Amino acid sequence: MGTATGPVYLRVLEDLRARIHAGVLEPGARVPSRNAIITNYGVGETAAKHALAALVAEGLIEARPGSGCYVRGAPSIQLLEHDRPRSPGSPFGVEEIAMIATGQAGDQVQAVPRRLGWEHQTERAPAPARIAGLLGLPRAAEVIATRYLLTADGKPVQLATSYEPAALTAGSPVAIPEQGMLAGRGVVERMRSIGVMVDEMTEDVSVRPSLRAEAMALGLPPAALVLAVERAHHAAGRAVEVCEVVIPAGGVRLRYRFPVAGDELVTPGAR
Amino acid sequence: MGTATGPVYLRVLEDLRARIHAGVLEPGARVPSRNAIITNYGVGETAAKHALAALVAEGLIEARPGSGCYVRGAPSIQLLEHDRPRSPGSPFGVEEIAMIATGQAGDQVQAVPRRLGWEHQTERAPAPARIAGLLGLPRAAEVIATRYLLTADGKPVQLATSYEPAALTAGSPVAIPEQGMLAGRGVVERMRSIGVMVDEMTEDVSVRPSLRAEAMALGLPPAALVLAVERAHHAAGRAVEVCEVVIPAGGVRLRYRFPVAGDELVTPGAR
DNA sequence: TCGAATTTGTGCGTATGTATC
DNA sequence: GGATACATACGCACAAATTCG
Repeated sequence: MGTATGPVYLRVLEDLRARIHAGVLEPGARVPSRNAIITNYGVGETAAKHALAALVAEGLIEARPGSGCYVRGAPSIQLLEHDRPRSPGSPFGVEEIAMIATGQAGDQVQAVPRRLGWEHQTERAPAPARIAGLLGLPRAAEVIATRYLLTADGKPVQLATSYEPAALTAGSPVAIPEQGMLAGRGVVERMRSIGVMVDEMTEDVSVRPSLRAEAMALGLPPAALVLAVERAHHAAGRAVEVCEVVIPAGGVRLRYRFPVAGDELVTPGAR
Repeated sequence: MGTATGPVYLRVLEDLRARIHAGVLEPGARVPSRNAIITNYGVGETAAKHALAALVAEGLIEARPGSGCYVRGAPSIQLLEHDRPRSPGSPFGVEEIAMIATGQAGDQVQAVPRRLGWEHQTERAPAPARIAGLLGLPRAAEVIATRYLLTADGKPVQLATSYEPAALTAGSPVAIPEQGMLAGRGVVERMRSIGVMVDEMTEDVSVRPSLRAEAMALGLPPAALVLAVERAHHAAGRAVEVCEVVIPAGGVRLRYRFPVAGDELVTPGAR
């Protein structure tokens, strides 16, 4: 009856968290097992389980069945450099995930090289209802859908699907995003080459559990949390491309960078 | 035993989720209780508990002890308009959270008026270690810390703490962020008034469970997930302000908006 | 007004499957 | 093969809050 300290599992959780942040448990170190927690803290199995599950959920530790739980320190915190507007062809651009955070609790962020790669695959298909709505298309209008799987050091780190109205690019040299002269050059440049001037990009960031297929592709446990980023390119008020990006939420940092004009305060449409 | 269909709780979870998304269970409707799930789905208590906990974690339902679980529909999805760079005094700006998403699965986003408000409170104190590191200050250097609590329709929706080096603004008319001529005018403008030219702003978005104090202030269950946004204003490569923003992750969408220049591709340091 | 039923939150123990070492 | 550890599952118990007769 831990009345004074509240829920029992919170006591365990916060102690372990503190020890990780303080560096007592270094990255890669093994976290006390369930049984160890039970005996050391004098709690039941439920509390031990709950505490470990919470640490896994927040990406601080990684559970390896049959082995144990290990602190996911430095290498786990990915820093997706989100520099705009030079977005290459792949949804988030490979250069943009070239930086990995290092150091404890975000004290100092250092760049760490990683071997990056991506696969992609384009198909023409009827737009899902939600996508059609976002693109302002009639139901079941056709879109060019391109799926991306980005990897860092061979491990999948990001899933993305880009949608463009098929009618928009049909017959042009840039009908297929990752083919031709402008392959990998980004939506803005490709659209401009066919006379579509992108003037705004928006991104909506939200958190949700992964769908089964997503968890599978990303090598995550069934309902692991992901950051869902919905990116849209607009031209003259109309969305001309929509991209859904899915990133494991555990220990990831999405970085946005904004230049600030020195002499004027607001420059939204400085074109 | 449930080998063919995978984990048992997933079957319950996905069925309930589907019924909510399909609108069978409308916002405000009561979700089957633990016992109801046990009998209806023919599962054990653990699975029922697990499924409900997962739905709570993803913000789809809200659990009221002693009463039941209820669908958190449209009003739960907040859309924090994150327009830059015209950030007013309050960390995220009141105008910037003036839009609330409505409609089911994000199909169409509509503005809904809400009564907004905020409290703030400034103090001078030694910088926490992490903040000192981010600001490039020696350990325990003094900072001006301003805490904000933003509310929408009376309910807390956002927690933020802004830190500025005390030495930077000491003696100036803008030493206290929310006082004087430039109160509520934003970091960029205030800094400029004392000759500090902010040229870059960065935001790091990550997900983590709420700390106890945060959960308390935001009226959340103990370890509910939050979006942690770490905003920093830079001048000549040095951070001059750091702000930690905490937002309940359940059903929230952070919106970032980027203007795209029409004629040149990259303008990172256009100063 | 009171008390009983319901429901969630938290806790306990135990069993089985499976992956690792 | 055996020991260990996690994932999932079962069941039961109790406190606190809510609901309702």
